[in-house]
Amino acid sequence: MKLVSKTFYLDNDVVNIAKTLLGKVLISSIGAHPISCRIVETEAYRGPDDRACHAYNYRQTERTKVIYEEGGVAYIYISYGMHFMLNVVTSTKGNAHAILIRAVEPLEGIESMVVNRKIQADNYLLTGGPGKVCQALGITKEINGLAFYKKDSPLQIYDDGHFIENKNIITTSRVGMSIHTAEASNWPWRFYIKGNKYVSRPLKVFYPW
DNA sequence: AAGAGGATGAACT
DNA sequence: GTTCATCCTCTTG
Repeated sequence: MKLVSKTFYLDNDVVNIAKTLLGKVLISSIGAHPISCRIVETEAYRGPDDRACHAYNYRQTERTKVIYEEGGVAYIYISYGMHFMLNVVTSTKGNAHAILIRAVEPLEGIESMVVNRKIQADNYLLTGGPGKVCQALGITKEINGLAFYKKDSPLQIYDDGHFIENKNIITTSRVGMSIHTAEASNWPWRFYIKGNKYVSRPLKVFYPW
């Protein structure tokens, strides 16, 4: 099990990194007890040409500025006023790319996740959904901007050698697109592990190979 | 200063 | 399938 290095995040192909993140291990030491889980669902967002990205057309606000940072840091924002969303920032400084972690599969610290979520379940109800992931791992805006690749970080990403073959990756359009996202609504930038019971929700599959 | 809308989740029918 | 809780962030004036 090795900590994923900073260079992994600096690549300019955010869509490919979103696929590569599937199977990686996310470890949280935010709470009293450590929690580890496997990433099973991701979505790519790419400024400036992706209308669904918060950094579309180089948009600069207080919220979006961390997306422009050098890859390997966390971008946390609040959705619907109550749910935290965890993103992995990628590419070099100035390129606003990010990957939303939509679902994870619990590995260790399951009891802590059950307590954090206030629900007993061993399926998507526990960690299948971006808001659920943050609640289960104790992620809040305090994590915003912190690096995943540092030895002392409260949120880290590891590679334990578990490789997801291309044939086991399902590709779909992204979840929650609105009318304003126009043609980007249909971009096939959501990825999940085929058959995994922690995946958030079914959606029309574009490339079922 | 105010209003609209949102990369959701839970509880419904 | 539907509704709605709940409030942050952004835009507009």
